[in-house]
Amino acid sequence: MPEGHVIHRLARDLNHEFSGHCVRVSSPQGRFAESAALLDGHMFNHAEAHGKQLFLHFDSPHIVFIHLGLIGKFRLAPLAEPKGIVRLRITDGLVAADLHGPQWCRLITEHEMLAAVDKLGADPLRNDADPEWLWSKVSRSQRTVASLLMDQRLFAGVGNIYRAEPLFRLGISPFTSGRELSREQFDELWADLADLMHQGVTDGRIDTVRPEHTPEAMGRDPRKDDHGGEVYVYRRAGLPCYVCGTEIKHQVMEGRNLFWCPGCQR
DNA sequence: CTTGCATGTGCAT
DNA sequence: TGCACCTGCAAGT
Repeated sequence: MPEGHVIHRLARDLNHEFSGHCVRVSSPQGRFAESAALLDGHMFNHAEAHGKQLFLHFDSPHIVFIHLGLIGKFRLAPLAEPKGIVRLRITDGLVAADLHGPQWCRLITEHEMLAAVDKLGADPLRNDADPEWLWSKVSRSQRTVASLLMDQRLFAGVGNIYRAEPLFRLGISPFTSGRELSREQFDELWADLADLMHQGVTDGRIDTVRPEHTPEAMGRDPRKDDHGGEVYVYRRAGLPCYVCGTEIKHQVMEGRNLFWCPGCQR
């Protein structure tokens, strides 16, 4: 269930556990066995996230390139027998990181990594992101902002929740085109993405509801649809907006369900 | 038990 | 535009 915050959190956790240590690398499932053998016993140097992509550096020219996709999981837990189908396992003897169902897991070179990163846009979770470059692209586009937000060549790491929630929080219609977006709106959007995604890395869940709209503040029940946090519009189609009471709408855009409040986002 | 859906992407049509 | 990938969870039977 990974947007960029999950990948950055993973990189942080992997570094904390393995960085500077020799590790065992294996593929219990077998599909990554030959590659794992090339790294087995090597020192784990560091992990790094760019958008939704995860790169693992060892004391080796081979870099592990992982993308979890929609259903992939990469979990750290005390060393035990693998549960289910494990494509890749990294362990220091105390903790095992097990990779399940990834979209991609393969070895690449430094050169290939640079090429992969070069295709990505600005990642709100990275210090080296360039919002000026992003503004130059967005402000010239006729595509809707909700479409632009899902484009990894522009906004790296943003997924379906992080496109819907900041637009709601800023009162921006998802159908606003890039060139219609004001510089002020773009700056607010970039800042809100960075704030929410950094919070997501810290918390391990996505919470976007402001203090004045929390269940406690408004005397309503916490939502039942548990995808990890409290949100305004994501997966709330047909339900009343917490702020204005208008029914939340949804429609498919860029192949994914877009959610918004027609009352708050004009 | 079965079915459907999900925070994603690439490829075939 | 649709589907394949492939896992986990919740809801329905």
